[in-house]
Amino acid sequence: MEHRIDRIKKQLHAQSYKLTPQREATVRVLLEREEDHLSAEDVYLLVKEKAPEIGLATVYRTLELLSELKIVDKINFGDGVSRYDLRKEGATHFHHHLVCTECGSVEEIVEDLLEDVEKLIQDDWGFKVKDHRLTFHGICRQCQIQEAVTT
Amino acid sequence: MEHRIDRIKKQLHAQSYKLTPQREATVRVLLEREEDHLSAEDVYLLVKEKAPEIGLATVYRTLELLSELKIVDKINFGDGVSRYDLRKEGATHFHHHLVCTECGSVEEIVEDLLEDVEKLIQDDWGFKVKDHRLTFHGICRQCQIQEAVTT
DNA sequence: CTCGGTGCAAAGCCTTTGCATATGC
DNA sequence: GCATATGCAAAGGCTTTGCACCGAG
Repeated sequence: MEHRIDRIKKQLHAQSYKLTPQREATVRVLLEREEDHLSAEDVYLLVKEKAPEIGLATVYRTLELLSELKIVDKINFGDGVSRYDLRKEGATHFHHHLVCTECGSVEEIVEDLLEDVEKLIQDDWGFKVKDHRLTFHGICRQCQIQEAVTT
Repeated sequence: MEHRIDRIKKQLHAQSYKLTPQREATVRVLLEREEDHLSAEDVYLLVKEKAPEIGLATVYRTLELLSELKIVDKINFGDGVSRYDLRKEGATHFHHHLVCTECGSVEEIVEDLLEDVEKLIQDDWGFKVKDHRLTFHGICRQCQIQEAVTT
């Protein structure tokens, strides 16, 4: 974990930004809750536990900054709230998501899966792909089991 | 076009909703601008041209309704505005988008492309896919040409 | 007459911004 | 000391809601 903080610190310094205590606290929360897809408000509340004096605006500004530096990805599942997701170390692509329409759970898929499709897009549409967002909506394994039991 | 209006009328009636003049005007705008990705405000302004008395709230309510009935898809390209896109007739899947980060243009891809990937998701993750959202971010053909010229 | 639909304005959210203060180099 | 970063509160932008009125069956 310290290693990753260090890396981020360097990334910030490279653009002459500072890793202030508030920013570090925010990054730590993101690291601890890497599997989740926290909203700005979620992050704020969690950071507040360790650094009660932090303001919501700072969290927004920090998340915006991290987003610009491609350290986190800003995603939107259509519920009107932005969520922030730490990029996997060394990942060139954004990972995909499985959103369950029954229980709202979000699963991550790290595998690329889109290599062939991207090649097609480049070749057939002449569109130079830089990044992508792929989300599947459906019913997760758990809810399928539930359904089978209840029915 | 009248044919499609009729179909939508039936879909509404089937759920005991009415195709009021306001709703019809809204649907007509969506049909006329099928290639675009209009925001609620865009739709509102266009509808207002033919039916000046309409209110923005009604447009929102209509779009919400059409969205629930799966007649339109609500999408979000991350700019904080919802956009509304008519489903292609008989389409079971949402189509994909190529968003150019240079000029902001949005191209549509009707081809499925994800059959194999969806099969994998079902088989390997046990997730029953109902729908998907796929957006590529990158540089469109036009902007690539521009770049080549300017450089 | 009844109930869904509409228009308007007000309220609600999430997010951004202005500004004075505090902090790090 | 100076520029950057922060906190707070206010402002902003998009969307939803409350409420009285309207209109079709």
